Amino acid sequence: MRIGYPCINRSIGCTANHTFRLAGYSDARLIDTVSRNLDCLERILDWNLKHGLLFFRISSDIVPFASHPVCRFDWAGHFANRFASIGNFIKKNKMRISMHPDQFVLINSPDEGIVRRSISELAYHAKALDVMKLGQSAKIQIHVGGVYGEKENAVKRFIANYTALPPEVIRRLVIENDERSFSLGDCLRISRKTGIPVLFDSFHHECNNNGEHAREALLLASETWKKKDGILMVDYSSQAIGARTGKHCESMDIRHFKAFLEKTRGLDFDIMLEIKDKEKSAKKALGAILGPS
DNA sequence: AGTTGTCAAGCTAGT
DNA sequence: ACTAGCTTGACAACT
Repeated sequence: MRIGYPCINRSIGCTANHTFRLAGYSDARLIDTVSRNLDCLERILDWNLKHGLLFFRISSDIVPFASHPVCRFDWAGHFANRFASIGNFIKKNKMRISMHPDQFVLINSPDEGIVRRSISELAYHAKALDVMKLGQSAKIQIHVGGVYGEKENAVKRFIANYTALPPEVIRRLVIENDERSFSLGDCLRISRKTGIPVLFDSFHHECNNNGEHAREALLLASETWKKKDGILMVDYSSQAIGARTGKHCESMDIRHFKAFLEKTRGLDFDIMLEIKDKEKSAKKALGAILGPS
């Protein structure tokens, strides 16, 4: 089991998700920004290794505007050596990597333009992982998408559009159960028809489920991951107290986390802590796993 | 230097 | 009708 956190480290004073305004786009600006992002990504991964955190989600902003028509620059070629060097570090230290395209990526939209832009964005994510020369266990996670008032048709569109995706995207794409529209059960049905692995989000499952207990749910999701996909990825969080349902907590509720570990004892998976204070909670989680409980 | 409005892209539920 | 929330606020203009 590897422990990780998404995108940002608040301890080391740099971030790997610098961007800029579209209106100010230039190749020079892009090169400068990506260069800074890669510098910081190296520092974050180095910090993570020293702290025993071997799972990390790389920000979608690592190459800003990469899928936008304005960007015709060959960033993958220009930075090939740097990406490969980071990839080597990841592989050498047996780290796990994920990426999570943002909410605008919807391959089941009835709007063809949205689908087209989503595919471009997915292709960019796949290319970033490819140019790092990472294996198929480095994943790109998305939600199934919108319901559009007709859930079954929304699922059918997902399956049809998924099947037509380029192979370099298919080999990395996984779906994640969400907190209101597509439950774990919905994702598993889609997986049976497509073979797509299902990433288990424990918090979303608490909000939206079909009665499966955590252990059972986790086992069902695990079965959708083939050997070449690596072990199951899990997103973990818990409800922010007093906030509306679905809001992630600011800091880890260690009792809730220990209860989750207890329920899933003996199962192997990599766990991503979607908690606002990032590496701080990841270290607490590591303590809970390694230390006496 | 610090503050604040804005930024490529969408959907849903709550108010 | 509007907004918070979503994997993550950061940028840049203005005071």
